[in-house]
Amino acid sequence: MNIRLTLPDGSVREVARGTTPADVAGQIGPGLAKAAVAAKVNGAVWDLHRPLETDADFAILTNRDPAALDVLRHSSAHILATAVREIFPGAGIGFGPPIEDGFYYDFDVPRPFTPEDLAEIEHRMVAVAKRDDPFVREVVDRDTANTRFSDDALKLERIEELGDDEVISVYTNGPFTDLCRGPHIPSTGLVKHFKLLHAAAAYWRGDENRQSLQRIYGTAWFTKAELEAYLHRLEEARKRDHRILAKQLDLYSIQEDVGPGLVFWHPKGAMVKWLLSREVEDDNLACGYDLVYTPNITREELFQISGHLPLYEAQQYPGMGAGREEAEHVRYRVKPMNCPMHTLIYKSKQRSYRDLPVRLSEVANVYRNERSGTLHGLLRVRGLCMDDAHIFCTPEQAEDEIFLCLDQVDRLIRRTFGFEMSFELSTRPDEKLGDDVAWDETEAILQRALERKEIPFSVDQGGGAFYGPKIDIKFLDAIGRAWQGPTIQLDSQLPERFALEFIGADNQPHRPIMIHRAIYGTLERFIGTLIEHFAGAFPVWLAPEQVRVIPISDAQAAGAHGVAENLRSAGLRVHVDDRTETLNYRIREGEVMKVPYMAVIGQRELESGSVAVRVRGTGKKQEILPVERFVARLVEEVRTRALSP
RNA sequence: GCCACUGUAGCUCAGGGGUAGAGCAGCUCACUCGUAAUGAGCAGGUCGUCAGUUCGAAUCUGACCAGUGGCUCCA
Repeated sequence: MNIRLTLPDGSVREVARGTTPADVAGQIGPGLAKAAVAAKVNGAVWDLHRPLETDADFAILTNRDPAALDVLRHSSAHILATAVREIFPGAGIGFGPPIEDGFYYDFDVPRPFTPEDLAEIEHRMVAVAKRDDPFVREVVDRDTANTRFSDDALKLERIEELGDDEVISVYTNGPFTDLCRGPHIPSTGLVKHFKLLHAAAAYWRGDENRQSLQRIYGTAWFTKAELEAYLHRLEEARKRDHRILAKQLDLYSIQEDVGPGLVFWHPKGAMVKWLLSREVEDDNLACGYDLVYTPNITREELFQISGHLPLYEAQQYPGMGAGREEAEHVRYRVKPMNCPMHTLIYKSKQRSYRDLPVRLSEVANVYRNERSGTLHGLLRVRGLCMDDAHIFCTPEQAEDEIFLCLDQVDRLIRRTFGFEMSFELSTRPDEKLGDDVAWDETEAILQRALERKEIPFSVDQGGGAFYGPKIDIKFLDAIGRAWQGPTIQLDSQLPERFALEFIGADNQPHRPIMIHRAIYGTLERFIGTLIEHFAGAFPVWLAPEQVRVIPISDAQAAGAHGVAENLRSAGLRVHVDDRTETLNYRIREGEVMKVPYMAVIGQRELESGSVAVRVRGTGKKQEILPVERFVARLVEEVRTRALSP
């Protein structure tokens, strides 16, 4: 009996039932057969040696196909497990999936893996791969599966969970058999270019109440060039680490005496933070926002009303005693967010529909008691500064307001920094306030705004905040990493909980809707990402020190200070390095500190009223410019927020 | 919060049961220099904190604190 396969080019090929994708590839051509890694059958990835049973849409996957890379990595994980089992007999095996850029496998072993273990395991993996054992798929019944994995509690638990209608498949390569859905590469020999990266603990099933397993991470690629490019990318990322760069550039510190996750902004980092704050505040004012300032602590009742405390108490700092004159039971909390505060400003007087939208913005510090293990440089902190704003408007106005928020994002993130962005609509979570009707409406508003702005977006089902759906925006940095950026959230719950009202044209009270929105998110995280994005070399407008003026010798020192004064009065941030160090020494330090411009002044420049301009990172290609032209050029670069140098 | 690893001078790091070392940075002196480190000298540390073992602890043990990599979490 024959079956009909529809190939990607639309042609139909008739083959005998039970033919394998490998056979089909061979029929099509020897080149394809050689390059084949897996097949796609009716949209699902299949093993090359799994017999075809029915008519299907059919495609051969080669090493150029991203889906094939997942198969390779999945098989690499099995090879890893094979090697671990050979070196550590009896090691329990958890899960071993492909992940972005690589794979991991979780093991239940008596002691954690050492770096030496990893080297040995990697070595053994090479041997396992070289044996070129085929990956053999078998479908088994539940009893057989239980017998096969009788000595492996983790696998038995997994088998237990499989539904009765699910196919139980196992894959064997040489001595190693694993319960696995597949698919896999035809044989282990295809895994040639891989590297184990590190070992870390991970909970079984990701549940912190369950046992801890030892996870080994690795990466695998089809070609040596791809592997090397990836390792190079890791190295690049390491060199851009904001924690290291920030120390070098003296931007911030975190002091053990004060506590983890609490940032001390040194003068240079503080300058960057101030410039960004000013940037967003200027934009806010231009967009019709008002600035407000609100208290850092509040009676905790406020967060009872808002609904945050019952849900997020663990992440708030504990309550503080009341003031001496007040009753014992009154407790205060440091604020973890600003929304209830802004809500109270809205509520401080009666609002007319003519007043709406009311847009309140505040660059404000808030404190969240993040779990200690999650803290990471500037990217995850406990004391954070948000460029926060809340818009109170009618439900009819909400779509336009969201639209304007998206405009701000476009201006302040994409246009100013050149970041590419991706948008995600997050919908109602399980733990939520409010009924489904309200959620239907608010989700629809966000969706319409995105569609009207013609922004492509993905949907994160259940990813919304407990009080409303949101648009999360990620941006890509210079080396292609995605970062969590702006967030725009719609909220009909807080207006409800605080009983917010406006008087409508009908002279009746109505409930406004509320938009929470942050463009940079937190200044800490945003600056952390900017440091990594620019590798510490900020654009001129954002550089804490924009120009370093360097007289060649003492004879030009006074002249250098004169030039610096000139630059300074044009609003530029200037420093004169007239130390009695060699010119080379001072130039080097300017480069290391990533100052965008150095203006070197020798006798020739002094006499001609010019400077020798050295642009950061461009080495010896200096340019001699009259001082006025140099000033004009910098002022223009600052004004236009030029990205280079 | 959990698991593992790490903590020595301002920074990067070596050392290691008999009371501490390098390079850079800092200070002093000399050099006054044409685009990425001039030379010499000086100074600098309760070896994360607190206990324990020991004649003796920076070194061994434990607890705690902090950092790192993950897990988990992220209004």
